[in-house]
Amino acid sequence: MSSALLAGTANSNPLYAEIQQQITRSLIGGEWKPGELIPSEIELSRRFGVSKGTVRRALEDLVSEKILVRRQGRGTFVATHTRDRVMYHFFHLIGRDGSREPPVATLLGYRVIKGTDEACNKLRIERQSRLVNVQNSLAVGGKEVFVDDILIPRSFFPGLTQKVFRDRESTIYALYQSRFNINVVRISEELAAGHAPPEHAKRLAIHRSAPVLIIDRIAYTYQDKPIELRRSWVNTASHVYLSDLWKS
Amino acid sequence: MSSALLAGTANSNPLYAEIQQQITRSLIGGEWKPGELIPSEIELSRRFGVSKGTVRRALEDLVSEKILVRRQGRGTFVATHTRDRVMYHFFHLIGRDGSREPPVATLLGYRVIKGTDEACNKLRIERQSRLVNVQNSLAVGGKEVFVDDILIPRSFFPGLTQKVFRDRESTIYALYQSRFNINVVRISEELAAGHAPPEHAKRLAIHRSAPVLIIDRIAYTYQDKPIELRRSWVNTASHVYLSDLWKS
DNA sequence: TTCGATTTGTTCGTATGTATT
DNA sequence: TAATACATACGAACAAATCGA
Repeated sequence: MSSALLAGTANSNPLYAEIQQQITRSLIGGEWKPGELIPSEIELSRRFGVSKGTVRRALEDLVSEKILVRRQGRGTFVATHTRDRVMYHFFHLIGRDGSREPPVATLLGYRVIKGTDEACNKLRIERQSRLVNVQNSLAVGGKEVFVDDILIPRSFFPGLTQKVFRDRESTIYALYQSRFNINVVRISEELAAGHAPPEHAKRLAIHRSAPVLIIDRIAYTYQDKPIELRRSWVNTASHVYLSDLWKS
Repeated sequence: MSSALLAGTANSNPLYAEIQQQITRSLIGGEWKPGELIPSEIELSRRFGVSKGTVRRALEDLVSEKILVRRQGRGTFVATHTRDRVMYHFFHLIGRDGSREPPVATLLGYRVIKGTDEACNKLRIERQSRLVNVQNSLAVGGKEVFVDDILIPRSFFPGLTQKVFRDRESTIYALYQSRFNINVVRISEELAAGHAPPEHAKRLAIHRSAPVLIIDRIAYTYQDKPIELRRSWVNTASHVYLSDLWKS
């Protein structure tokens, strides 16, 4: 019991919170990678020198944040960015008829730029840092519905090239996860109405003065570290943004 | 122990889920009103014939849904629609500078109408039901930022008049709660970009062709019963909609 | 101010049920 | 069938916060 208390640097908070941080640190360190099985409750309780119940309590929060997934009879897994998960937790556009369909991306542009002060601030990185800037057009049911403009710190994505980006097998966040060990676990979005830049309006097949939904996203990885900025321009003729702070 | 199993009509689900439903039923029935203290864990465990731990488990979900609030040393309370709670869980507009300020409402219109099929469907009530329709203008910092159009089933709000509505002391949801025993516990919103009706555009001091954020809300009370429809037209020049599916 | 009663929060332990392999 | 892992349920003890005597 005392070993667990001594192991943590900080203290005076509940034991389960300390255990939770240790587990998070192991996730960051890559000890358990996405899709993998983490040790069982009993093993973890031995490792940290606490009871099974305390381990469960520590895992609960990580499960509710969708960082871990538990399956009865099988074990506890590190969540992966499957299409399903992305659709439900990181993609909020649905058809006006209620339909949910994953979008198909087309790469419009890829370049490396020097970050503006505002962008570097939001990403909590040094000014003038180099950022990768990617632009995508997203289509649902064959029709282009929105355009994305993505900014990520180049230093966190070593070896990223246009080809790597274009040849990814699944979603963008799955690419971050599988190739760069960066796990997006939460997003925060600010929405406003406005106009799309003329070139985007053209792609969306709307007039340049047509109202579009502008979404500014910050994506976070473990411990609330911002890792991606993204602005989307959405043609809401056929789709709407669903904000549902709902229970499980 | 068997008494709890016999008490519930349905079964084959976890005991804590059954207890949770019973507690919810007591909340619906008004046994414990908003702001009031509910019985302690020990009393509840005696009442339902289950262990303290099972009661805790049953309360956990209700707490995470913000239906109940627990305070160490004091007890467990039924959540009320205080300004703070409304600001964080039912009001998602923030200033572009990040400021959060509660809006000031001005009543624009109040009438009773016959519900459209679409509205009655969404409210899951009989067609042609009578609805109360309220329109408000909402200002932040003295400037009108958005206009609301509210629809609620008249039958659930007996005695509601324009005067009652206008003379309310606090928020609209606090009025529902204190006067009609209707507790809004969750909302679901769909957002799109579009134009405001000309009369609303005038109030918002924007051109009729200016893009505005259109928010369609369904508000739910216990057991996911829809109780209010609301459409808002927002001038996003100074404010944005914050969608943050964040942890506590 | 102190003290005791009450209530929730944390931690431990045990037993049994259920799903998976 | 057996072993493993999570899910549920019970109980006990102590800590921490609150409140009133």
